[in-house]
Amino acid sequence: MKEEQNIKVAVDAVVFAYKEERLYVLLIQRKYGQFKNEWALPGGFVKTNESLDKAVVRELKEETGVKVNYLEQLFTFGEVKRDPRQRVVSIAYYALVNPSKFKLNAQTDAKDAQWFPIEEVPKLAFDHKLILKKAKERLQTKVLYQPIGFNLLKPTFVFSDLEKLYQTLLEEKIDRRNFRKKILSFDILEETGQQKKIGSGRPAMIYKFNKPKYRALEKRGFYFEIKYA
Amino acid sequence: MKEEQNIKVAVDAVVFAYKEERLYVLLIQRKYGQFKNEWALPGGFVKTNESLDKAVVRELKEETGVKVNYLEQLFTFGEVKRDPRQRVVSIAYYALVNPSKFKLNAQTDAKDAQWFPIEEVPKLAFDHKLILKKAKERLQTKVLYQPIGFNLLKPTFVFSDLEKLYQTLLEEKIDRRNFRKKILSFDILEETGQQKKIGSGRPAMIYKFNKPKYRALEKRGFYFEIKYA
DNA sequence: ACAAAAGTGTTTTACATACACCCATGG
DNA sequence: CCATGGGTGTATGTAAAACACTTTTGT
Repeated sequence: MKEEQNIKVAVDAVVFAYKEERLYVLLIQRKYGQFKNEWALPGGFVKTNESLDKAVVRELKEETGVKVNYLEQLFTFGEVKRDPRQRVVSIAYYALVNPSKFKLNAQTDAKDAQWFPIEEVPKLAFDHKLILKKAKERLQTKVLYQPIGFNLLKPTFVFSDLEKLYQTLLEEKIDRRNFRKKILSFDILEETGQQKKIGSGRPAMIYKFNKPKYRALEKRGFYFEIKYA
Repeated sequence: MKEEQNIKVAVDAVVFAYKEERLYVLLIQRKYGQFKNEWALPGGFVKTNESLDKAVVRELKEETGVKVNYLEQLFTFGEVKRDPRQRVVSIAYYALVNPSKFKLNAQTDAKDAQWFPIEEVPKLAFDHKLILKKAKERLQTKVLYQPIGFNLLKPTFVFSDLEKLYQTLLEEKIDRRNFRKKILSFDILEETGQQKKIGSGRPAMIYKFNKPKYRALEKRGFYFEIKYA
């Protein structure tokens, strides 16, 4: 008299990268089945003996060859008809990678994985457009109160990189002086040497994010927070 | 050559209620099986043809007879060993109910459901303690930037009710004048008549939350936000 | 009259906002 | 010497924080 539950558990990941003032998402093209050739978020079924986090990491590696710098659970999508073939509940994650991951080395299984600028994402399978939307919203609000943006930059960077990153993420201009003042006031950046990137122009200081220091401050009740969006 | 996935999908709910300056959680006592007599969050397996939200609502009704005023997905717990019997991924929700739901009418299936003051919660089955912790944290931060606290009060209330609610939730004293000024400045409360609750003391104005007005303001880019925690 | 809770305004302080010029380098 | 991007300080406005007395009722 007991109806057996018949639901599959999957994970999907929205992986963001940033390059040259553009935000990118990682998509894969499906090879088989009903949704062949459609683009979709990387993801797949969770193994019975594998935690959700591990499943995401594994799927990302298998499907795209990418190892992420930051990973966070986003939301669980469980509408009955979200996958027309069978009932699938998907735990969605979002992830950030730094620019060193940007070129997808085709050696793995990455032939069908590609970075898409966020404004040029094609039609997506299932409810993945919705997942992507939610992930972007989360990213936009989260960078305002957690210093996760650094995961989208190289380990060392110049102030204008950080500034442009925030402008790109938030899709707004920000005041250079105020932004710098604010970030520096947190005292979570560390200086290094100098640099002369572009031919002309005054060389810029190179910084890196001092994560241990941030963690320490955080424990003492300090809050990272950027008001001007 | 394909290993079939063997994972069950469940939902669990952390239902909060508020009464007389105390925050309560709804727990059930398990009747059968290995965890008999242990207290746990209400919840259960999702049906194959039922969305996650519907599953929570159904389980709450079946197990406790309670209908919630506010429901929001919290987090999905998917560690391999969180249920020692078999692999279960649980989508946790948190919910708010107003005081009219506080007395659990035994007529339904509610004999084994009980409200516990949050500081007096007994040992809980599985990882439910962790779920509860996360839910409480979420509630504490969310009341600061969304007017969900009203779901814990009667439809009409007095200003000191709201003030005490926030003090209870945030576990801090708040300045009465500043709090009032702030809340009133949002212009989302509506007046009504008067009241003489306790024998002595000046009667207080009765307010109600003007939800449509809040929704309208929200659409125009207004943000509810309480700074002084 | 007094006890109890409701109601109210001002001053101080901190931080967000707005804004424009000089500096160091490459060509 | 000019073009390019990097670096910097100050004044104004707004909102948070701190703080105590008066009002209205019941007993």
